[in-house]
Amino acid sequence: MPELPEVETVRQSLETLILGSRILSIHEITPGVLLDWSCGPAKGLAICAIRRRGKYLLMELEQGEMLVAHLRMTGQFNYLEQPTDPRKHDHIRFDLILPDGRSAWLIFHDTRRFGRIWRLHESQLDQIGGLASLGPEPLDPALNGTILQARLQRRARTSLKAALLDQTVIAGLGNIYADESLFLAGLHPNRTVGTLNTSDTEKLLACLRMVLTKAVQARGTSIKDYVDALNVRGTFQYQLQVYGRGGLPCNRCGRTLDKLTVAGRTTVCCRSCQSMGE
DNA sequence: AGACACCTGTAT
DNA sequence: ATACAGGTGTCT
Repeated sequence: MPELPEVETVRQSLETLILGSRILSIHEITPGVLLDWSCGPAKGLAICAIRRRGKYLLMELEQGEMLVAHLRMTGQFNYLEQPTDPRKHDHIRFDLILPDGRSAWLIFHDTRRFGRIWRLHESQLDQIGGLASLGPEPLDPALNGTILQARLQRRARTSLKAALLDQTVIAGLGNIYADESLFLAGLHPNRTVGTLNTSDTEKLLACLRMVLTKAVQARGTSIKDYVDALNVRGTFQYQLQVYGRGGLPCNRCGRTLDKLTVAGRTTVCCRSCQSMGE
């Protein structure tokens, strides 16, 4: 489910709701979802910062303690001010004391149970392999076409789609935003990375940033499950150009959009608007 | 690079 | 009954 814009939206909603709160207790409803690697306390510690890196959410607590979450396909955080009976697929409950003294619950809910939460000390962050090996943030101003070109060319023989989905090349893209960005850039998902020159890569980076920025502004794409911490859906699904539109007419040229499998994922593109190069 | 595994729900 | 879904870790 969640890619960079959805995780960023969850981050923003959590920041508004629980920044500065103290963790009273953590309840493990379903075993195995919370990986507790820390030797230190969590009880009583305040949440000092809520950050995002790629599709990971990082909550910094006092004393260098942390909570890191990956929502994978169907994970959600639900913020509740009133105690409620546990629902199906509620896996972890964080009991919080808000800065004003009121209490609240933060529940990690995940239908498919692919999501994970780690409790660890900041010194252990490099033990989360997927986090340690992330490529650059697409919206980081320090990233430029030259850097992205170099990173992409480590995968010169693969498809553009596979390279964009590879979190070690660039962080945060998933199936929706890879397809949307390639459409905007006019590049075919099956095109070989090695055929891109620096100016192609600069255009691709600009398109990635355009799509991601608009999606963050729309508070993400809600196809089915995705909601923020207050159960609010995003609206970027109304701006999608290709994702989920296989067999429908291209919004740019009118030709029927192709539905392919690329890098093991359903991929939608326009053979007229997206160039294979040569 | 590709296949499969991990899960459950929904659509066909 | 089968296929598929916004992700990624591990094994060929």
